[in-house]
Amino acid sequence: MPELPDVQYYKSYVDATALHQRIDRTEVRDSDMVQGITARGLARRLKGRKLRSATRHGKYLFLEVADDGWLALHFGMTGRLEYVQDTDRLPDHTRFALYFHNGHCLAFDCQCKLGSIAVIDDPQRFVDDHQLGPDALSDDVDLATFRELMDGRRGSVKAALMKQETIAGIGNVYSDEILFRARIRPTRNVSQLDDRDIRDIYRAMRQVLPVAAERHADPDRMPRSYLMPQRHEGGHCPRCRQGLTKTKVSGRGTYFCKRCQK
DNA sequence: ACATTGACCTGAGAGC
DNA sequence: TGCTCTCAGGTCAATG
Repeated sequence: MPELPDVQYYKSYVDATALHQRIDRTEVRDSDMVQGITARGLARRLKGRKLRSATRHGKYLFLEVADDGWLALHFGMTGRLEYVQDTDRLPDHTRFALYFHNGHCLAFDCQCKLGSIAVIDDPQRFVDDHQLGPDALSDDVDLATFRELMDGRRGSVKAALMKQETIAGIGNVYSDEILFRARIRPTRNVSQLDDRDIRDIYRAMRQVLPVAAERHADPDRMPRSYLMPQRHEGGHCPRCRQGLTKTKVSGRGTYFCKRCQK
């Protein structure tokens, strides 16, 4: 579930909490979520240091370790961060934790273990190595660039939006939200879209993602005009009130309004 | 070369 | 009550 807006919120959360706190110790509770380094190696690298900054690309959060590389966090489906004061009460599925000198703790909780933590040298190189497309909110992605990214693709528009190599940050939930706002059916083939459709999708994307991030990516906080609060069995279109249709696109549960999305 | 499908993971909820 | 089944979805490997 953590897509761009969720991870953007985690970035602002880390900015406001764990940044600039000295790390006393680390705890790896689940070693298979830590990639490319042992628990002991990680502990040695982080002990006594501070997190200097946080950046994001797509669904990845990068934490700069003062003078010693970066942590690359991916949240999979269920990953989340929690900064807790009572270190005896970490979240139930804490896989990794940083204990700070101030007595607080940053816990990486991930029920389904689909997330990951890696130590890397440089975020830009990581992005290149993983062949991630430009971040969906990057200044580099203007309408013309977005057209180029979509150009020549086959398959559904939903699959195209979710493909991280094309454009990074959009997953199942927000592809539905963007296409709802653009009034385009997720099943539509990219090759069938005209210039105006692409423009509408671009505008919807640049509208939806920041608003969702501001609202902590919480469905209950979304504007009533958004699909997300209704994105469940029996949900209704916030525009025309008709019952939403649920189907599968690209193997993922997909919600849309038959009347509003053509 | 590109698109699609299944596996991985775990807990929640449904159905019997 | 308690068991089994299905589903959720990000990514990657395998298949089309």
